[in-house]
Amino acid sequence: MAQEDVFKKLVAHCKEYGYVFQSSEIYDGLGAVYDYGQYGVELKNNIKKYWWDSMVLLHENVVGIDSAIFMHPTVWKASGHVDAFNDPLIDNKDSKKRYRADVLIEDQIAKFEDKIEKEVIKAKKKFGGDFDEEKFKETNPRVLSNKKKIEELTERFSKALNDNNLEEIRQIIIDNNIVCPISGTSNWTDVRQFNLMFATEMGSTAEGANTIYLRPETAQGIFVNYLNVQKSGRMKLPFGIAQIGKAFRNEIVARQFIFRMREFEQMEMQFFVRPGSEMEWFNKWKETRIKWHKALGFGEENYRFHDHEKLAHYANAATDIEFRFPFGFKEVEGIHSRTDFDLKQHQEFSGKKIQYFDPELNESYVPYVVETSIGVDRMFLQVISSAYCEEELTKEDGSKDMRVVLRLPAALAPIKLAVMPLTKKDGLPEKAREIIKELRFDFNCQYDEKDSIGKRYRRQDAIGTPFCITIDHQSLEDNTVTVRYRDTMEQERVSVEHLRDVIKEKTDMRTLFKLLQD
RNA sequence: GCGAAAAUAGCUCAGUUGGUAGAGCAUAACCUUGCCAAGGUUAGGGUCGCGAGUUCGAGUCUCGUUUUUCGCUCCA
Repeated sequence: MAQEDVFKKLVAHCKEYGYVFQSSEIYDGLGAVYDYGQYGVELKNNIKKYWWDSMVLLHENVVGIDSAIFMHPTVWKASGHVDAFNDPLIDNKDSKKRYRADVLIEDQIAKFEDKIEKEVIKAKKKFGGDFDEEKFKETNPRVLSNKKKIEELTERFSKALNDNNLEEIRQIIIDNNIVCPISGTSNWTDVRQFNLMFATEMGSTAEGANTIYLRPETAQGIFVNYLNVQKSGRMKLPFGIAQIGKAFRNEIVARQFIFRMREFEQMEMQFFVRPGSEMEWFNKWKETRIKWHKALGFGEENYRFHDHEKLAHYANAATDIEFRFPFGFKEVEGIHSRTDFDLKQHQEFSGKKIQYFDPELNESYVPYVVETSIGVDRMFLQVISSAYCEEELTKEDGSKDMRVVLRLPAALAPIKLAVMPLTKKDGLPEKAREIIKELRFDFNCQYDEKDSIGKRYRRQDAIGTPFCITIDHQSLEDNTVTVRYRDTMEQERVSVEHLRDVIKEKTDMRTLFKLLQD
């Protein structure tokens, strides 16, 4: 089956079984916004707990906060989001294609570089072994002219970017005869800029109102609270602050189900370190984080690191953890060495000293930051797309049958067990209710007596319930029940007293945490 | 946002040259069976995405609009 078909089925399954619904569906929906249903919210909460506990419980030098979505507008000036968090876009009127204006210009620069490279290769062939590349580059007139073009273009381009001069960017494109690769024409529209931040107003009167942004990332809430946490928690470097929360980006194109949404949730941890030690911690967190992913058992071959060649303005090292989704390898988590950029910016814009006195060095400095940032919704998609499985079964009479099963890690499954009487009479339902009454404090349980037992098992398979407890006539005699396992479909007879321990052992998040330890 | 395609019951779909909507599955109740999905009876559920236009009459033709899917682009 084609990968896209699997993905389509997964989306349909998420809707049919109460995992994910489109937002405001009865009003035709709202673009790129989704709601989590009755099982979705449980799975999402379990994912968040797995992350939170692995950060805050397992690391004594990591603490959590929960900062507000609204922040002082200057925060976003300091972080660079107001100025840099938008893309200059330009359309070609003939081909109707849209491009990022800055990318078009960068491609043009790359073309000049290619020309130089070609000259060098040509000369190498001509002169053979005793060819002096450096000298050639400094003397050849064609190379020199291209070099000059690159210098001029780069200078003009970076000035236009700095001034946020959109007309000048368009003029650069026209002056350099940059054409659309599809239509081959330079019939361009104006350059337009879309700010990706949602804005609203705070304050009751129009003249007294401030423009407030919905945060496009949770990290800044951590940076502005660095001093509060460090002082009130008597934290010593190195230490980390973790946070889970919603963030908002007004994406021009947002698609691929919950992979890219306008309202999404992040799990971020900013780790503050002594300058100079950041690469050591960057590598350490890389290792810690990939372990966290692999502990879920979705297959080592489905993960890879993607190191960034081009770094954001605030970073000196960056990598992504990518996972093989049904639509290819895509980023789930980012690990960035953000230097002291953010804290320094806030120090400058707020006028408050944001420093750490290091008793070992006997000096004060602005800490460096290593960030791990993962999307909850992407993680959700990773879990559910790995779990989704259409399994072919052979019946006793030899005929083929299909079952859809969500092989969720037991610790993350929304419903841990279903309790079902084999028949609706002879006191079996009462016995089943009795068992649920005992277990509901420890596990999310579900009761089902409708339809044949086989059908009920399949229903639980579809929502990923790892265990089904069945009460039969023997249960009334010797107080034992059968436990049916989702993945193997095998059954085991267990006495009711041991039920709690058996399920607990298999659904406890501790089994995952043990894999994380060194 | 631009280009292409699609939209009929909760789901999958049928619906003839325009003549007032149908199936299977699912859901609910009752009966029957009882360890791996589809036994029987009955019931509920649709102003055919939305809004105009053409027509005596539109699920069907025309235009607009919304949403979804796929490309361009970006990212957690």
